Amino acid sequence: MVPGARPTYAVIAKTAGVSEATVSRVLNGDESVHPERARRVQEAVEKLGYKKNRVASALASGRTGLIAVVIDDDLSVFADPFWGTVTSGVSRVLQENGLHTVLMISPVGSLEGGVSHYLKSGEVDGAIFFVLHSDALVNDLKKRGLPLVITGTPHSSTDIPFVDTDNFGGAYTATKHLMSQGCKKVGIITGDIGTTAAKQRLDGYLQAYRESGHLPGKGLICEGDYSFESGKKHAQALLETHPDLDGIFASNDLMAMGAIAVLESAGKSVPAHVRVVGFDDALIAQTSRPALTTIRQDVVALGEAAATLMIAQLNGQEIEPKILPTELIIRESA
Amino acid sequence: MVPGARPTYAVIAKTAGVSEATVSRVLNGDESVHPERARRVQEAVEKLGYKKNRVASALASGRTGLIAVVIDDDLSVFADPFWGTVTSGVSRVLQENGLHTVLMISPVGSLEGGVSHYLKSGEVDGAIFFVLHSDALVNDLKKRGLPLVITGTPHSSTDIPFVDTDNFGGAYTATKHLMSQGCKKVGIITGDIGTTAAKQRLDGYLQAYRESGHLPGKGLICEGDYSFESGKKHAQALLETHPDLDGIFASNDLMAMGAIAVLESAGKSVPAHVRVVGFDDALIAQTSRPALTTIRQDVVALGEAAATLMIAQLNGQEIEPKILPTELIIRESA
DNA sequence: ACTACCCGCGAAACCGCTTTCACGAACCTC
DNA sequence: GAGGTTCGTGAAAGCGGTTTCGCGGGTAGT
Repeated sequence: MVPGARPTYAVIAKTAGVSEATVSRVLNGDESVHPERARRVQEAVEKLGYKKNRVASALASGRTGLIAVVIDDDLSVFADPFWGTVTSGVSRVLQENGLHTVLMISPVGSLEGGVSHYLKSGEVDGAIFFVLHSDALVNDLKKRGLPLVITGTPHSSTDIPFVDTDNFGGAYTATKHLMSQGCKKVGIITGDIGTTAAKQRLDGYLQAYRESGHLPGKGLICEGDYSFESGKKHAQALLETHPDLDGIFASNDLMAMGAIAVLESAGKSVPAHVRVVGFDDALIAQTSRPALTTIRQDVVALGEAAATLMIAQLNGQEIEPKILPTELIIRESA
Repeated sequence: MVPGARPTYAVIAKTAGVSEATVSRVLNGDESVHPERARRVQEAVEKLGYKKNRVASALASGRTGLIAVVIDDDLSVFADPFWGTVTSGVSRVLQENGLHTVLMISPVGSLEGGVSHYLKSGEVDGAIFFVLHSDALVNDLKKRGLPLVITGTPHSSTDIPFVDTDNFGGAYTATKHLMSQGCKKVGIITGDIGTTAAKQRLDGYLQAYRESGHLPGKGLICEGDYSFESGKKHAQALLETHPDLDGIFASNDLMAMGAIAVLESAGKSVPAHVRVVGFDDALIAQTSRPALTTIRQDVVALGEAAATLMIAQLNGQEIEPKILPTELIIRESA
């Protein structure tokens, strides 16, 4: 045997004085092997520093030990620490379970190309989707029996398991908080309304408004796109149409900061004249001046939950969608 | 044949009327096959929608088509969009070359565990390292012949190819800029000095100082750790020891923002009293008030360069380290 | 016309692990 | 004690490609 070469079952089997089949059984936790022989195999493994060749194992068993993390959007990853953070949560949990994370970043709309092929070709054991712009591919994959988890709420109602933050509840709490601070006229700057999260946050805002006995006047609802610039733009518009505006709920922290920038340069002090609440509790929420009151979502936990759901699914367990709670973080802006 | 099952070489070979060996040759671009038969194979592939099974291919050829991206630090990914952005650059380039990205996030110090095993076991064709805290593992892997690329400059001098931003040049430019604006007493808040990038940025600062004919007084050099809090802490210290301080170069934007927060609450206006320059041109540099003057590094390009170096290496090409240029972005803070 | 090559191609071994199947021994059951 | 189980085990057949090896025929050289 060449010195550098890694040992195979053949060597382990010979050293332990058993057959390769038995080695396989021991290494895969088959209980039916006699303890004594199992011990001998373990010893041989130790002694030779054996490590299973996952590729060969994958070919024979059909399980690759690889889970794809599919991001249907390059931009979000570039601009936003959010998905990186989710991914690290996913990766940690998968790694603890002997699985590996294959990253697939696919520009919007090009999902049908190589990525789709790869997923369909059985070279991953499952796929976790981030930022889904359409349910078409996942429904197709679902039909083919690939274990799937969606991060965020799907557009249509499918029976594909998903994990999400309680967007509705968070937005509701944020709006209620503003009102409890005395705000009478609260505007909202929504996220990209093509995403379900943005819709849910809008719904939470509306619900809080309804419960207050009023309805948000027309023009209080602005459709942003999660960017700093859109926060600025819509805050400007709100100021012009509603001089008596005294609260803004922005669907993420970045837009909240854009809004604050505009407010302050228009001579409106935050929170004295206008109170502002964001969403996410991103890093910038803490470093902003005034520090941003916001709705915290536990992003790492989101990733961990997605991975956990995937693992449960691989184990054939029953699973159901998981909605993670949010928390109101009160700082200076409201 | 079961309807859902994917075709194999056997089917392609039969349909095209050639042997499996020929199918393999055609699919791997072997020129020696007669054009006519090659065409027949191509047609069969088209007709049957054949997709090569990468696992089987990997087992037989020893090439998995997988490149590991190893992050020797969970925290950086959690807190900082930087690595997510680099990763997306890596991933894009790899994907274009038919390779896939396997993410391995490993808490500092635990690199010797599962991750190390995985890398040594030949289940990836190469590895790209981010945030290296020690050169031990990479040197070991290098010896075993695994193609490697390091993002950032290694600690010791190895012949492992790396890509990095021009930290020295960027810091030099930043400091020069402050001086050209009339700053006489410029402090620096460095990053974690255990990282080579932080050291190089300090060197750039020192070089600029030397060229000005002065030397930075003792106490002007503060060792931070890239966090917002450390920016605050060291700015505070600088103010106390040097009331006549008129410039700060912070080794990243986050610390620069911490410094600005402290300066302004101490009644020092930025840039009127103290000018501040950061490093990175992160998102927060644009949204900060005053907007941050900083050194931009092209983070996506860094990832792309790393992947490109990896691919060149896999192709057996000669490669050498690549240093990416930086750019001074002048905004309001200096 | 005869040996020497070269070229295109198929047969078959091989990559290293998983899993089915069947066999012998031990254990029951009536 | 015959027939039926159960249990642990090894032989061997895959999994789906890649690659070596050698064959047959065509070309070239003399």
